[in-house]
Amino acid sequence: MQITASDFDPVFAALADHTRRDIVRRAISAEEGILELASHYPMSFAVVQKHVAVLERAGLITKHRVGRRRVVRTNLEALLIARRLLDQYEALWLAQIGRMDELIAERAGAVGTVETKESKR
Amino acid sequence: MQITASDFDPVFAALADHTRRDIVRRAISAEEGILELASHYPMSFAVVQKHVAVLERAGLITKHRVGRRRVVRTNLEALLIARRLLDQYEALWLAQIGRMDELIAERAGAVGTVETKESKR
DNA sequence: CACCGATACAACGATACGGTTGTACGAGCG
DNA sequence: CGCTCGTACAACCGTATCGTTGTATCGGTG
Repeated sequence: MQITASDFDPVFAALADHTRRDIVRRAISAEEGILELASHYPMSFAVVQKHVAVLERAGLITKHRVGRRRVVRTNLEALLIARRLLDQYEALWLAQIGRMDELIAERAGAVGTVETKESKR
Repeated sequence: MQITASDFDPVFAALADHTRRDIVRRAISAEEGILELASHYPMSFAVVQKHVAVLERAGLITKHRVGRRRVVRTNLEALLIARRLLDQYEALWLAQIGRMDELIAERAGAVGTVETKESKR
């Protein structure tokens, strides 16, 4: 399954806020309603509610009715999708290191032909 | 080196843009100046320059003089720092699953396909 | 049913962001 | 030495975001 590039935007944007990351962390192990969540932060209830909405739009959390509350639960899948992208970058990096090693190995053997076409403008 | 929570903000914020992620990807394997980078995107040079500045502030890339250009190179370390945070979340998740398994084992009877609705406080 | 606990949502202001164009500077090439 | 390539940076516009307060809604509990 291929994830389109633009899907990452809201996920990383959601993670780019300290408070929202903390909500994600809490919602992994706790079962808190929004009012309970808000009690942890020095901001109004409405702001926390908005942060939760951002996280929900990004797919990082889901809300579920429990009694009269709506408990917030983080969705690991979205976190893994983000991590997979970072893994891809790391793989690219390692592949690049591999290519560099090859180049060095080639030079060690044959000093003659230089294949690196560097455009010197 | 201690990483404070607020250090993640610029990293994730920088990764929250499609173009910037692509610059990161390119700068892993290529050695391009900003003008060359800009040629890949349907926006003005100045915007790409700003994107590069955002990435540089986040520590995701570095610039190095090569000839009259400044080539952009991605800094794997920053990517790994971001990934480590996601790993921590996953670890928390797994720990939580473990705790839930314990609970289910104690109850020994409920079918696990549905979410365990509990507590009405 | 009435009330209240918990959440949703709208309006508003300050600030940041993604994009534009235009100008200025520094350093190599000819 | 001068030109121009590559980059930096400022001013500006529209829109999104983070924060506020106030009001509406929905569902349980008494």
